Amino acid sequence: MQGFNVLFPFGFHATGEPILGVVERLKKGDHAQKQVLLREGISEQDIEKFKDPKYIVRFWQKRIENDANSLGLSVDWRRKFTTIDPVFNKFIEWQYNYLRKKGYVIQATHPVVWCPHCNSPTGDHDRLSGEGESPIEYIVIKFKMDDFVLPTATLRPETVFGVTNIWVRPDAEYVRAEVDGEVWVVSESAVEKLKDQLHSVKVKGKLKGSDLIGKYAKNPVTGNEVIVLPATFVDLNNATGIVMSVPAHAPYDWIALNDLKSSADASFKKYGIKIDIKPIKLIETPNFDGIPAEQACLQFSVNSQLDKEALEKATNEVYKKEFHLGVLNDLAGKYKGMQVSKCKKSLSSDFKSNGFASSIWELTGKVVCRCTTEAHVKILENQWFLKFSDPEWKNLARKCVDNMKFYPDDARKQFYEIIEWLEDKACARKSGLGTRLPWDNEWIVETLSDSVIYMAFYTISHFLNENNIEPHYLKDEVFDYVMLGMGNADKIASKGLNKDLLEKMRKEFDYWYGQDMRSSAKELIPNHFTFSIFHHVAVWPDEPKRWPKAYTINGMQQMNGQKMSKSKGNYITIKEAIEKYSSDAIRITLMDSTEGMDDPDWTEKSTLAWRDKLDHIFNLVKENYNKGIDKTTVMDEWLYSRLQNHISKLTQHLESIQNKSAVTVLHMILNDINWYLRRVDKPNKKITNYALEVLIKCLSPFTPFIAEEMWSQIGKKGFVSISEWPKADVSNEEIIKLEEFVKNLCDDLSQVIKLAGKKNKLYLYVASPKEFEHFSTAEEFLKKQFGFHSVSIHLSSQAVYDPEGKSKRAKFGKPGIYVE
RNA sequence: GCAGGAGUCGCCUAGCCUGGUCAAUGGCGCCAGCCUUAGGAGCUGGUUCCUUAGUGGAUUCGCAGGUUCAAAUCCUGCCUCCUGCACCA
Repeated sequence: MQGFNVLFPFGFHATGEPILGVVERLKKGDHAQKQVLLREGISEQDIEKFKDPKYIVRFWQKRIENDANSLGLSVDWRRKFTTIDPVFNKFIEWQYNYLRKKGYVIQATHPVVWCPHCNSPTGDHDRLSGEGESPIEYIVIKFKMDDFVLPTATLRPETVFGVTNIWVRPDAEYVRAEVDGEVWVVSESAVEKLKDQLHSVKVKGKLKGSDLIGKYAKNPVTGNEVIVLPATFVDLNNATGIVMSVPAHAPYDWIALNDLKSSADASFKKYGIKIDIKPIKLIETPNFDGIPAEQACLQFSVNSQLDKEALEKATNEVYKKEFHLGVLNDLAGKYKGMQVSKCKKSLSSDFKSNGFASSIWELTGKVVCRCTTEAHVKILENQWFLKFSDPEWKNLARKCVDNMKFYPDDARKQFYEIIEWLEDKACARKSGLGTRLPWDNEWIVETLSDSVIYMAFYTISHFLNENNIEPHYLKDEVFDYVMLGMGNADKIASKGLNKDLLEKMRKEFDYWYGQDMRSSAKELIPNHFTFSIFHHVAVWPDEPKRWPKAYTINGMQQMNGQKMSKSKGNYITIKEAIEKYSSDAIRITLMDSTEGMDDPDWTEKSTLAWRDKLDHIFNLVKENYNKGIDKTTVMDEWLYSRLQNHISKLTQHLESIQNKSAVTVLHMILNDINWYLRRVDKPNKKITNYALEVLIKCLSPFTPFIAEEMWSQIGKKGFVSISEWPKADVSNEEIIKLEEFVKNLCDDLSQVIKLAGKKNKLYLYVASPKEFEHFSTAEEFLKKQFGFHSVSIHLSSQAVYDPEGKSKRAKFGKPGIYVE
């Protein structure tokens, strides 16, 4: 309507596991899955066809297309495609070959939460329990004994300088195993973990924890010999099942030692060892003047190692304080004087490179896979990653954000933040639908990674569709040419893709790309939205005009104050909603619900109210168009002026995606037209028609169907949706002001009448000739409105009849009022 | 826990960046009146409290403080809610 060519395409993302999941569940005869399809109106017979993933894609594609059309979206369907179309796969292959050439796709080794039964990573949503738990690295300090190593696992390697002893579970069975060429003693459960974490592990034999007690092991860092002691708190399922004891800084160790000293552990007596161990303090923290672990145990009333809850709290307290505020003391050798938070990393890697330490990955909490198997951490080798950690790449992404517009702009901060913390991201999986990595066929490009520059594909997809281009003609050089302007069309042209078509595609791409606006929900900010920025700047680093220009970000649609969810049943399909309320009513209700990133709430009540209101507008147009007379009054100019202001506001709101504010302006247009019709004796035909036409045009983006109907009813040719958008003209602010006075007068009058009762005569005393002139135009209106027999207006300075001296109250904009 | 956002007069929302013109925008709902002697339609007014011939005043913008002549708007702390936290779409 503003004269721009607009490309509004629509495609279908089918990549990933969900579709295959449906197929698999149907094949297994899953009842719930069948019910979902039945509720969608699919017949029992047709459900059979859903065992073919391609059919599922086609089915929903059709359904969604129909929905989009019913909603009145003006989509260019010639360009549609799905992400499992072979031609699209060629595009993704090009994208990834290209990114790899640039060094943005790398191979790396990475810990993941792993289900040994399913033989695959266990994502958050794939878990029976343990949502949010993630891999964490324990440093394994290798304490040496005569013929084997005691690998103690710790999250606080810096405390190795204060180790006084080692803990094992006396009642437990441990195994002796050859790990990376050394003999380790570890818990049985550690064996599988180590195997999955790139260690070579060969089990040699077993031994009881009690066999180790009383023996000495050498601290590889300090060279001190420390004794092995029994403790019940040691968790065999955690890490190696062997723990180093730092009683000064670990409440668990401190209390366990205490338990032993007080001989609370009766079973210990049989070893006949004398405990003469003093905590060794190696971290100085302002909060703790004595032994930190002891202080924390007192503070949280820890009485024995059985007080798990209190111990957790105490441990947390010490860990946090010491991590942030603690400084290592003289005992820490070269790390003396360093803050714990600062030296932790370098200290760990030093220990590893010196051969003092290794590591084992654990989960931050128990995770159970949907298949009911307990998961552990596996280090996956040679996975393909997008190198989002690359500082140059991050810089380009920041530059893109600098130049973008965000609606609302609050989101911008978040984008910078995400770019900051984003690390390398796995971009391929071994299962699901999608595009195979061209250089490594086992891997399929993961779903968030094939949906980031696909918008560029829209610029040429209709050519591919219309000409039935076979995928094998879409070599990388073709996309290099079309998307990047590289190479020579003569040379690239082939039997299946001639030069003419190549040039057309390049031209079309060049004309349309980059995208002016992308719109989606706020939960996509940390992934899709940001990834899309990264990919654009990577593919077109020297062409900022191809980068995303604006993002519109909305909240999550709520329904009647609640999140829509299938399980709760509080959802409605687009099809159902349109049938029940009409497309227009739904559209304008959604536009009216909220703007910005808050969650908009859709209610049936407001939809019905809007439906009635649209009916009313329809009648208003029908009853008033072409009905006025030719005589003009000052009110014509008033209405014209008001409309100019509304047009300019409405346009501004729409341009900055403030839809709710825009709807508010619609209300105002409507109110003003109503006021005008009431205020004037006979409406002027020209201005009334103009106002109604403006109303229809302004309504058109919100409610296209009824707008087109009204447009045709008033005898216009063609579509209102492609008619010219009204342009705001100059407005007469003085008249607007003066008429505002009349409205205020009406308010005052109704007050006065309420208090004084109904009267027959009205006297007004106005302060200026301008007002006198304008109020005079309202005489008939005031009579009609309030039932006065006579209305007389005087300049306050020339009041001829003024029994209560009301003329003195006259102010500019506020006449003195006397009724009798 | 970390990061970002939000809490406004029955409900939903505007305003907050750039303090005063804010008892605070618009809609919905509700109440009264009008019209129509069919209306769930439409129109007009009201919708924190007190007071009043159109006025004046009191108390309000999550809670508690602070800055200022002046705060919904700025600052501090707290509470509550939303979103995301990665191999998942």
